[in-house]
Amino acid sequence: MAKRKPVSIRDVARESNASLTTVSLVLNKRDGRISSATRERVLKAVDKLGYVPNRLAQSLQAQKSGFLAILVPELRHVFADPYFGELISAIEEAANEAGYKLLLEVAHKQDIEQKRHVELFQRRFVDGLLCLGSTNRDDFLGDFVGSDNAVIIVNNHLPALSLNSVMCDYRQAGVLAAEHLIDLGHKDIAYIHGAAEVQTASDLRESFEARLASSGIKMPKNHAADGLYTEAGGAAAAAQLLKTNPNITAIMAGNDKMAIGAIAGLKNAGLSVPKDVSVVGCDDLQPSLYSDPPLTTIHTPLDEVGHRACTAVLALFEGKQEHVTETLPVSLTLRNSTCGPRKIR
Amino acid sequence: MAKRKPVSIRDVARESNASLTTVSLVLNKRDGRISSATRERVLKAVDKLGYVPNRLAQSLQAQKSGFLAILVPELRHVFADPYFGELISAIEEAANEAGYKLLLEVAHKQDIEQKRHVELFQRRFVDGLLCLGSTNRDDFLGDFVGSDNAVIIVNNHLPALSLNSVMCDYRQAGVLAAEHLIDLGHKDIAYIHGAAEVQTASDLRESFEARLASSGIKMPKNHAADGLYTEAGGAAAAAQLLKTNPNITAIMAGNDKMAIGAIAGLKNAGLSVPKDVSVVGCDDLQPSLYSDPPLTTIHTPLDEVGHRACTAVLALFEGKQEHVTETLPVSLTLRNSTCGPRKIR
DNA sequence: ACGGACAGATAAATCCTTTTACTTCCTAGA
DNA sequence: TCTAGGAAGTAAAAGGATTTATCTGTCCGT
Repeated sequence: MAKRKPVSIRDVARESNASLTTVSLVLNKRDGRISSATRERVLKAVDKLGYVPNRLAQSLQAQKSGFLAILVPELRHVFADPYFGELISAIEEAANEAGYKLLLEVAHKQDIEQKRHVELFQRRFVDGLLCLGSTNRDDFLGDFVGSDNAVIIVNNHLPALSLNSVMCDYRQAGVLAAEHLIDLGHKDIAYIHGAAEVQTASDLRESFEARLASSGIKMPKNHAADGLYTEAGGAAAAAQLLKTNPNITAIMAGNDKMAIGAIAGLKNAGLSVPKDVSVVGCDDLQPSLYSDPPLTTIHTPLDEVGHRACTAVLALFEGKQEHVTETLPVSLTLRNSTCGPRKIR
Repeated sequence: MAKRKPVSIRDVARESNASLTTVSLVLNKRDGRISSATRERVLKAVDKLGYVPNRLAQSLQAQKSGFLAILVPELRHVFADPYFGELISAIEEAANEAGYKLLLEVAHKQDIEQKRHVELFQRRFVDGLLCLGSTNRDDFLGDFVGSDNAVIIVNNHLPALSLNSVMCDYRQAGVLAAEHLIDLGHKDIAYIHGAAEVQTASDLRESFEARLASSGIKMPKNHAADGLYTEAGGAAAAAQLLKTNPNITAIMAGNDKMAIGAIAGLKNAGLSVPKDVSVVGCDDLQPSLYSDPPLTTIHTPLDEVGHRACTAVLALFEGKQEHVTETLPVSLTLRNSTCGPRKIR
């Protein structure tokens, strides 16, 4: 149990009667000019002592840490949310392939006030930063505009700031959802939205309403309710919408969580989904498969978003790219929470 | 956009006409012997140049990185699993409070074969390691036994290895679940288990069966099926159990995921939950609240497990503690997936 | 016998910070 | 006048690795 002190390159040099330089060259395979006899000696010593280079020292010297940070908003149990989880999983895969490690960073209010996020770079903590769940109110992101830090907004974009981003096409998502409901024959449609300060949430809603409008379907103000991005919020919103507008035959929700909540709310009110009211979600996360009924939803390729975002942030860091804005297409996943409208009266 | 090179303590020293030592002392508040005039000069320079100490250099010198690693198994979308997510959220909170950062580490086969997990310590990457989702087959964990590395098994324990651990009392969980079903009057009970190589899964099952047995209820071999720790597996297992034993009136599942899958499987077979068959889960994660019906389950205090595990691993690192084995009590969360047995025949 | 070329190896600088062990310079006491 | 001791500050080492520039020595050609 004794804290035995770690082996350094110095020890290897001593053990093998070579210089630090020689050992380093051998270990980094830049040993074109090292005789194979010396190489052997060095390697034997490395093996005998169980030497492994100190990563901190390497990073210090190389001026790069090999870390990428993932910044997530400060929400209760944020990592338990499959939306973030799926993105993180995808990012991890890509990072691992590229030999990078992932650092978790939660945007605690304090940290942001003290500009800790900028320090991440200044202090050489990380080589790049991936921002998940950003909102238009996160003005600390402005600190990165025009800086040479490798920062990317994942699955969102901030119109006010010119920042790099990789995201799904939420405008297309709105159109697809709207067309699906139109095709089924719905005319009385309600909307449960997430936070307005999330740009993609606005994109989704706007394009959804626009597409309905272009087919002559209007959505009055009271056909929309805030679902707070949670199941409970979705349930409450559904209940409220139902009370105000008993005639609605379909509900579109800004994400799967709210859609699942809405289904619970509707059932609670004695209605059947989809017979009485159809429900469409957005994201196509795992839970939508096991909701009852399984959720018809817009599939957003989060896996690919995560992968590309990670690749992009590395490209930025390495200076291979100056600016990134990618938008990936989405699709409709048909399950059982939608059908034609019930006959009213 | 130009890569302006970072400010170092040297620049501050030059700017303020002081020595490196002086600057360092001022910044670390060890400035008992520095005149306030000098202090002011230094601070002004720090401010003017926007100096922030390089974390890598600090870590190198302090011989501690300030990082803790979270090791998770290599499963598809592992971070999207609320079980891991909830633990990670809890650990993050505790780590943040203690001023530590979290590093994500996936136990890729390759890495394990190459003993990369040990390197995490040798290379001074991390000060401590928290292992989630470990199994009895993870014999690489043996490399940590008797080492002075701060390692902790989170919400599990490995009887073959004497490693530190913090976990829930899964034996108690089994007893509580069994007693609940016994109290309701069930006699024909089936079990959907997770992987046998997860020790807590075995604990749960053994204690569940033992408690049933002590009330004279036997569970024949064919009353148990493997749910693969997934919803799909749970659904398949339920279907199979039903086919072999049409008389079962209750199913206990090793975790919520499989329970939710089982409910889907039962509904699929035309049965109603809980009227025809009661279902009990284990974990009490978010989805169990929004399943239909909401799931009766064993509440495991994962939040507290995460917190304590993090605190413990820090105590180990700082040498304040030599060994840790904590077991936290669980409780029954009553929802609507259980009721008395239906009348058979 | 001598200059050039090349192989093999290394000293020293660098990355940045903290800390130990001095060095100065004063002042107060004897 | 001299000295002990405190105040203010600093040089240098340590922490561990990489890389540049340099140095030896050998061999070849002339």
